[in-house]
Amino acid sequence: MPRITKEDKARNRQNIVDAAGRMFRAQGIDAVGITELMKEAGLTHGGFYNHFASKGELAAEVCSASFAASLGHLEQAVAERDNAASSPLERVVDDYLSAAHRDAPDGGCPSASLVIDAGRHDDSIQRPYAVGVEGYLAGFAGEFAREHDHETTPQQARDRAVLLLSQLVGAMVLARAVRRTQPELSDEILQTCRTHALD
Amino acid sequence: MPRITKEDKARNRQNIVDAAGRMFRAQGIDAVGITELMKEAGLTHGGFYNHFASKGELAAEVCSASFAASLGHLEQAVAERDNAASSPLERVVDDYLSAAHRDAPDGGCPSASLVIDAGRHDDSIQRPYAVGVEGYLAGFAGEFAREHDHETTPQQARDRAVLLLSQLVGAMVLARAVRRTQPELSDEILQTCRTHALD
DNA sequence: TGTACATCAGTGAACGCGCGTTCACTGATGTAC
DNA sequence: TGTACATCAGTGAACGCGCGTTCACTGATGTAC
Repeated sequence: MPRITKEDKARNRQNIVDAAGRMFRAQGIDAVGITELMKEAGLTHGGFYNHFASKGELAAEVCSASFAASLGHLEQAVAERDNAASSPLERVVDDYLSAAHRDAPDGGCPSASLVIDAGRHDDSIQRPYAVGVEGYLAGFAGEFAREHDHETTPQQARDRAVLLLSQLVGAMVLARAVRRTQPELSDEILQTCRTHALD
Repeated sequence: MPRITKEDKARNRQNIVDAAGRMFRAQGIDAVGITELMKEAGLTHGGFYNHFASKGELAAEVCSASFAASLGHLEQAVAERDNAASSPLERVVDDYLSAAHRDAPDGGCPSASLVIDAGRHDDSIQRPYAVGVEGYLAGFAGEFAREHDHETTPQQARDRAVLLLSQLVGAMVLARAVRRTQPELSDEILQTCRTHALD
């Protein structure tokens, strides 16, 4: 059957990145094998190395791509500022700390789903992770500065961004960690933090 | 050389649990092999199953034991209440969000170091994890109730406990995740949250 | 208390398995003329 | 535009490796008399 057109190759590569984006976030990088990953992308395992030099190289790209997609959602909320009753940050918090986000880590925020992987793997993964975190902080700080206008110094906006991201990530990983055996506790964590995250 | 005395067997078992407590928290459960674990405990791998039916059974016990030790630290801070200038919760926050705790996960809070493992493994691990989290929340809530005395309802104390634990865990996992490639960001996260966690 | 024997913790080779990665092969695509 | 050939993406068997777990063996401990 092969050889394939350039367009097909590019599409296959994108399918691998997309599948890995979902699977790495849902199961963790180490828990996903090349064989099942390629199967999910509609291919067989041997072809993996036509696209990536190693699994780690893919993981680094996936980390960047996942953050880019997530930050896109944030920017979208900001862009829709004037159309909605609640502020962008309020909507971001509500979406972030929703049961839907908890139960679908495969499409969710990589700050939460890859946070342990970033700490334990190569710098080649930790670096794009840290860049993504900075992106979130910059986005949040910008919103804090805008919402509170002249009352808030840049330093205060930055501090609030750090506090908010820590709160969101902590609540999400905890809610996921107890979801199956203590669903009420999991819900409580989300709800309490949703209510008070912007206090 | 074997057979060994009962006391030696008990000591060996404890050595395995202790070694696993350190290694699982530092590297994650899946990243630690039975062979290196037993080596760290001063034994060879074959004897593992004289003590535990499976790796998962050990992991569940280790999770409980790590929480018990960590909660002991919390209770100790509470017991020393009257001897110190700062309140127990202030001291807990300062210790929790210290660079020392970030850099030594092997002896630190399992809420943070096992949070992803709990979400991804068996219920046999998730259950003791959730119990441990409840223990932390109860301890924090008790302190909030005590510090603010009659001004705080039990529900408010509980909410504050949930917010505080989420904040602590989120800040710690994020600080660890970016520690190597962005040490200033890692320090900033700890310091900002240390300053404002009890606001 | 002393002796004879059963127990069983530790050892290390071996099991099957899945991992990341490599490789010979296929055949349609891309390209040079 | 048409033809001849080189390229190379996909396939699936195979590589070495480390994993969790099992097992036959050893010999000091624990126990029954």
